[in-house]
Amino acid sequence: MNTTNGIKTAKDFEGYQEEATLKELVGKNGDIENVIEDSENIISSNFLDFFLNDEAVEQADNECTEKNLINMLDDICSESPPSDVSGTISNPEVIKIDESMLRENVVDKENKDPFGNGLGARWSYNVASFGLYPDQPENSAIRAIRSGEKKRILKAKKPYNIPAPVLVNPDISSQEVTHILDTPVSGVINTKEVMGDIKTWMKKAGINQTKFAEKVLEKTQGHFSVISRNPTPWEELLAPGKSVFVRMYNWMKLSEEEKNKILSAEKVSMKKDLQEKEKKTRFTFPKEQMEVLMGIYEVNDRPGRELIEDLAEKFSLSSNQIKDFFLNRRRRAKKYNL
DNA sequence: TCTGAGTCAATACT
DNA sequence: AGTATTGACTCAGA
Repeated sequence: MNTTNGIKTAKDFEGYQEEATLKELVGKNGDIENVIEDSENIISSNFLDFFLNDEAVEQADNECTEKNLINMLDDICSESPPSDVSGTISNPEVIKIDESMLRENVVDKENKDPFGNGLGARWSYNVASFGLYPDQPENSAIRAIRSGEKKRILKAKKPYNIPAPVLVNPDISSQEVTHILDTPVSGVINTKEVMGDIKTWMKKAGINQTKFAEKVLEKTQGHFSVISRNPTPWEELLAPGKSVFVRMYNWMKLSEEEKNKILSAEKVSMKKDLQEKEKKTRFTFPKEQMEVLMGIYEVNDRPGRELIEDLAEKFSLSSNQIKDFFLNRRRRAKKYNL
């Protein structure tokens, strides 16, 4: 699993990670394909049950109202752990599965791994241990939810260069470079094709993402990585998004010599080494919070103010953090068709 | 004031 | 070391 936020990548579906464990469980005569299929059914049906108790579902008849979700949140946050548990937590290397769960396609949702995350793969944000595992160690992130503990955001100082590139190569001025790369393109750019060309060229030229993104696009490596994975169609891009592809399109028109000039041009930071900026640490939702957020997202990807406030309070986070979660989630789910 | 798109930039993952 | 992920910030538009 290479993500914690439910965005699944190809590897999540390959089944490679849990295969060994499953094979051990079912034995060499077991049909691993069926086991995996069964387990996925278990997971998808029971996951939501946890978030919508039967009564609520009957009453609301699939209508997942904010009220229901808020009540559910209250239940979850006040629930004490049951005593009989066979599940285990997050480390995919040590997944344990109750074999009967797999064979009978039934889970005792009272006290068995209700998300089926014992299998690890279906929900990439791993095991749901919220209020379920009495053996949870004292320092479990569960406590962050129950006791309203807030994850501390530590700050540190670190030299920081503001990316304000200035080309100093005498042969080619920054204006010229900008002019060449930002020359508007008439018509439509095939973004996928351009990205494919760029990646091919990068490989051949031995240029990595960081260098290309910073020197040519004046963007960050991370951003390049994102847009390269699944290029947005030209018509759907806004002006800033288009300009990045214009640069790549124009880049491919340059001769290797011109490219090299630009790539080898030194960059100077405008504000020099005076820069010392606070380095933030990136907050990460504890997995239990992620479970709840994703559970809610599954039934309501657009929570209203009340739910958001409620979540923020229970998680001891700001409502902006909750809002951002759903915002980013919706956007990325749409982007990657999840 | 709320959203989505574009990004940044820390940091998780390979 | 290079790439992917993702919380949060910025800007426009409604």
